[in-house]
Amino acid sequence: MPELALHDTRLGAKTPLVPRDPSRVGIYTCGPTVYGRAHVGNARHYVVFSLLKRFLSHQGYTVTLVSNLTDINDKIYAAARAANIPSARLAEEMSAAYVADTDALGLGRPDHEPTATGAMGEIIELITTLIDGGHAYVADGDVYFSVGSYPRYGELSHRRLEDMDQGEGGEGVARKREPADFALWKATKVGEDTAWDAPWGRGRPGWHIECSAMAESLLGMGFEIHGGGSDLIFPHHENEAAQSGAAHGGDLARLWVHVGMVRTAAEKMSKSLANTFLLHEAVAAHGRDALILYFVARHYRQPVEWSDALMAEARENVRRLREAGRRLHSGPSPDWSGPLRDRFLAALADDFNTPGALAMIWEWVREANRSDGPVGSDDLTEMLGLLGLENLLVTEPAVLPSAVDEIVAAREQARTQRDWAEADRLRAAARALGWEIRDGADGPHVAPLT
RNA sequence: GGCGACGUGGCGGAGUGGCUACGCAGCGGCCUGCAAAGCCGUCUACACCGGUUCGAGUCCGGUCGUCGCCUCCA
Repeated sequence: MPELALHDTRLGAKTPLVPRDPSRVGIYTCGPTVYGRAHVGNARHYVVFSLLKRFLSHQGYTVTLVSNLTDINDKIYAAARAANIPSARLAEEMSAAYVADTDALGLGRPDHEPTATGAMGEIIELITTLIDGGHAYVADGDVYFSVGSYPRYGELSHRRLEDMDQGEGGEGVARKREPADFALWKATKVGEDTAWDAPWGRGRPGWHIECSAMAESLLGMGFEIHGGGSDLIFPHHENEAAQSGAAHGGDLARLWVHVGMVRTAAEKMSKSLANTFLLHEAVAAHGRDALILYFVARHYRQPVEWSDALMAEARENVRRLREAGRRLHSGPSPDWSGPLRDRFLAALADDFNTPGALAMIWEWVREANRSDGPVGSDDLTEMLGLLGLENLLVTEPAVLPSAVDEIVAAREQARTQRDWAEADRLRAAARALGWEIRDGADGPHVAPLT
């Protein structure tokens, strides 16, 4: 398998991917809590890991991508109460909406999309293991993870317990032995309409334990890549790593990969800040092509600003790629393409540098555009496919409405008579119908306006 | 306060100790009846101050600024 490195949060450095089984890669990423529609920030995470899977598959790995949905959570209870519906129903509706919204990105689905409710047996089993091992304790029906029992706590997020603001508020403080201890299980409370039976009492799992349980059961300990948004590094991923590490020894995952935040007005986009731009709105406003290009045009770890100006630029780039696609024919690409393809793949292998890879596509397009005859599109199709944009080259044969056909014919008539005013008028008429007439040496070409 | 990351040309955005990133926008040109598309050329950069080096956006130290996390959050 080719060399491939990703930036690992724990080591703070680019780190080679060394799978347990040389031919297989397991990826677990933390998906959304389903109490509202997915926003653009959720979409970035989805796009990055979907495309990472594509690239790894392209490199010959058999990839299993797991992306969970958190369907038990305080926010869900609160939102359901506000909507006056059962929390389970809200979670189901929002899960379906999430699937529909991300389906619109056309990048396929993860191999598994587990939920907390679907993993209750594994969760209870893991908590039991932690209690038995002395890493967790029961307190009034709650179960807490004992951070002090796990010396490696803080290793992932590079923080020491004594450095942290310990705060004082928050539920469960009175029952915790140490302020940094966190809930594995929460005893059921009034206002919560779902609960499960467990050896230590009826209740529901804490946030972090579900991911440990699902990742372990679907991918096993020490799987290759654990991902998520950079806002999950602490406490979520730190706690996951601690739970699994304490229960079984060793590491939950080899590489921890974190995606930068989408921001608006230099502030993180998030549901709790109420500054979100919803994914389905973004797709409707700009198209999935522009949205994906917008994401791959920046490195996944960098924060990115969400703005109309940047989306307009992305749309222009989409237009340029489509335009280039019209000049190509399917078939092997010329000799000059090989080195560009190599550099494209090398960029992706180097910490999944999609903007570096995209630069190779632009060079490819320029080279193709300056070529005399039609150029074979195979390599470009392959490269765009790795960025989720292969559809840009699928130019459905333009079927001209007869009205446009007539306009073109009439305009040629006018042009032969050098009636430029009439010719311009007819071109404007075609444009009004959504078609652009471009005069070439070999006669007029008609292209749909994008 | 602690931890992590970042500061590149009008905008977006990669990268490497010495050689044009790339894209958008602008400007000039080619092509065109005029356009459009495309191509060619062009403008301009590496926050600030020191240090290492033959040579530093690229390494080291400091200053200033920005963001994320430390509480639910992709």
